[in-house]
Amino acid sequence: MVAKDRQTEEIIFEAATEEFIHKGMDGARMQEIADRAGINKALLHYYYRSKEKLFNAVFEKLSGQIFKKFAPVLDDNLSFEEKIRFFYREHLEILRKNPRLPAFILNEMNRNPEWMKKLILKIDIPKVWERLESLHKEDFERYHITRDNFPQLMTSIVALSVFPFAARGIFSTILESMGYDFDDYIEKRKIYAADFVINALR
Amino acid sequence: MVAKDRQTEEIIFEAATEEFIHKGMDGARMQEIADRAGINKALLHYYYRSKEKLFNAVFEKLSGQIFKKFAPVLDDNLSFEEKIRFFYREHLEILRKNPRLPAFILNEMNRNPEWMKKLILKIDIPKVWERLESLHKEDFERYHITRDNFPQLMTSIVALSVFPFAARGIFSTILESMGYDFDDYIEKRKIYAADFVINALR
DNA sequence: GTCTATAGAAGGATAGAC
DNA sequence: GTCTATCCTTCTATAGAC
Repeated sequence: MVAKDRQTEEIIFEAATEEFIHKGMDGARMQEIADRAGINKALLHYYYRSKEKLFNAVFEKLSGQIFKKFAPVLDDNLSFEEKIRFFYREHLEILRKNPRLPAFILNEMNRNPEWMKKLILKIDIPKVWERLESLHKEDFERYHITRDNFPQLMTSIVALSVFPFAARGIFSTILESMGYDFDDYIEKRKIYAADFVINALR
Repeated sequence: MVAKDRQTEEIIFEAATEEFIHKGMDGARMQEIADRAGINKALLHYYYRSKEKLFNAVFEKLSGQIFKKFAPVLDDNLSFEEKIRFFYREHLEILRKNPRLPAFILNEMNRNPEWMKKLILKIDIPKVWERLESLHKEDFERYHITRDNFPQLMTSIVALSVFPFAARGIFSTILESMGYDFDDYIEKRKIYAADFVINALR
């Protein structure tokens, strides 16, 4: 029965992920999760004691997913330009496959700021700056990237890939009204955003 | 008593705005709105028949606020560069005064896509493109702005100002861990973002 | 482990007095 | 117009049979 247990737990987890990502913690309903999973409410509580705990499990998994993908940027021995191109290619692709992730994360972080603070502070941000600065000393000098304007640059880079998904409801409507398609737009954006940033820097 | 009525209705509206902007439609509580307004729940229903209607009133007002400010960009006889600088100066200032607005709007649009679609489609987007294209023919040629990459550019411009607020919970934590302040960051961003875009274009 | 049935709490809405 | 009291629905959570 161990195999069965595992399976049910996973089915519940996936159903919960769907529901939470669509409706958020406040809008999600245990009944709906049970329906999606093809079981009944009581079983949800058997595996995860409460809605809160179930939500936490889902959130932990999803938020991990989004941050994990930033790591290669610190390691690979690519030039700074190549890293920017690499970032948009990979990151936009992940988001294309999980288009609701950004809106979900931003939502829930808004709902529970304290809780998120802990998550962010696991990363030693000043260390990240030092590491990048030493890795790309010449590039940073050439592009006038300093400790002071580093946050401006980083938030700009992230904004260009994440925001279209956070505002997908608006943007895809606008794109369609001009006769374009959101997925095409994202595909082209892998190049456009990289060029945009690199041009902006020089 | 007319003056009193008006006053109460406004007090309720403001209390509701606070509550909805913090918790969203799903998370907001009528009791909490009543408490904030210093009245009781029954009175909420007297003025606004339901939570739904009260929310709609608030949302209509707030969403209007955000879109209204895009208008001058079409009219003023500034150069394209000047418009970009103007946009970031004005728009970031509005957002600085209403930092929760972006997250709120994005949230609720995610919750009710249909409803938002109607709002967006009031704007004749292809007309906006035509208008800007004819206003800035030489600039658009010089900067290689075409109908096809126009959405890429526009979404990028908006992303750079709106996203820091949408992700404020994350960004302000990161900034603080480096010893910087969110409001300073926004103040500098009025210039940084404008330079960023203008450099990116040429 | 999984189900049915139901407890128990919360929250939106309304009746009716003043 | 404003309040108190209460209804009614919805939702989370648990008890208990199988």
